[in-house]
Amino acid sequence: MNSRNEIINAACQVFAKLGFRGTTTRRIADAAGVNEVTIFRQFGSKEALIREAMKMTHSVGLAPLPDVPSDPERELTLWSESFLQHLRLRSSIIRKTMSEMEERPEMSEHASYVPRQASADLCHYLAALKRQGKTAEKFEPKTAAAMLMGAIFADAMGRGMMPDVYPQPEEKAAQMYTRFLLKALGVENHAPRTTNKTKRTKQLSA
Amino acid sequence: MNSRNEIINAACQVFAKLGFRGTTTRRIADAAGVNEVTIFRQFGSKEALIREAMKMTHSVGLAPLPDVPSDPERELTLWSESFLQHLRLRSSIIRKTMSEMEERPEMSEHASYVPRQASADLCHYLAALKRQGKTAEKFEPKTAAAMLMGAIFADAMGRGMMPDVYPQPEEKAAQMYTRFLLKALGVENHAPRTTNKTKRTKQLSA
DNA sequence: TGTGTAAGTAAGTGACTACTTGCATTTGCG
DNA sequence: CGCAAATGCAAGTAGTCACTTACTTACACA
Repeated sequence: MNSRNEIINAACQVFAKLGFRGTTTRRIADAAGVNEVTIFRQFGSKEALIREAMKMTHSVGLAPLPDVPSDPERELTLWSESFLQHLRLRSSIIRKTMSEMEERPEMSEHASYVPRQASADLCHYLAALKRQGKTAEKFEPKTAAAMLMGAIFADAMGRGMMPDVYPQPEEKAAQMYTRFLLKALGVENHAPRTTNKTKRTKQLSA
Repeated sequence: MNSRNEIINAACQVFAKLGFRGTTTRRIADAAGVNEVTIFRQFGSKEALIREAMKMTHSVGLAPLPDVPSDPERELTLWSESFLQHLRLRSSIIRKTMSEMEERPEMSEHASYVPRQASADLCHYLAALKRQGKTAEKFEPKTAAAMLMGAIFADAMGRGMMPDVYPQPEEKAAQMYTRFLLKALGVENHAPRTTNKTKRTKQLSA
């Protein structure tokens, strides 16, 4: 049963580098330190193995956003940073998945889980912010969320290829996008009455 | 000499659908209505043909942005719409190119031409806007440009997979992103004194 | 000690891959 | 017409692909 996990991990790594067609059972077996025949005995086919592997890699949780906003700049910045980091760590496999989706639509189901969740969370938070009356400008949460997430997504996908196009330094990018968003919403950027010191922003992973 | 172009076009179409490894010389020949051998006589190798094809598809121009801003909302909306349309029309091939870039870095040279140009144009325009004193807020042109372009890019790449995550209706998306940007810059959204009627926003294609 | 299960080994199958060769046919042009 | 370049056609080469079969080895447990 250990070889099973080794094979799945190896499949993920090879897939992230070479995509579906480049991921041969031979390469997976080598990467897993396992005989090629074992793959077919365990999973039946390459297709089934990749399906299994995709199920695993795309099922992770995100940093949470509080239900009731208290320090928007701080909370949104932390969330943006964790989202950006999540995408950066997985940029290779995300690129491959987006590329294969048209040919293998069943992949999109798992692949879209994280961004869907992120969008829902962010929209919910922004709507709460609006309801609180903390925003000076009128805005549509969905558009605002699409702007912030789009900027973060594009940064994660594109900075490696064109570093000069994205804001510097890299580590402050999430913060800069967040501040930009808040400016558009008309949220004043000073912290609120500081009653809460440490906020829980643990990373979930399932 | 006509078959040469047919082969290049076919190669682009097949590549956009199936990526490098899925683009077999057999499939290209079929799509071009040409014998497989002709491909090798014309281009020498599949590798060389794809290189040639990528050179073609990625060398297009964008809608221009005026050097001196006059009606920011109108001008930026038109630009955003044309940029979004450009990305949408090429979303398949862009996905494939992004996916193959790590394995074939020479592709990124051509692929990054359009977004680099777009970013430079937009930054230049936003800087001019700032210099004109039309913006109420302080901002970094590069960050602002990354936000708008990121939102547009993510829309073009992701709306097909998750339509409910992006603002509706689809045709107004570019406008909404643009308005959001202008709000963050503190640009008041009414048109200026209307001295100029028709603005030149022709599509260049080289 | 015997038995079942997971794994390795070796060999092979048929389909597909990029690419080549040799020869017949078409096409454009002076 | 006559010639040459471009193309089609048929066949073949060497390699890789996913996947199978038949057999052996290693280990757990009773």
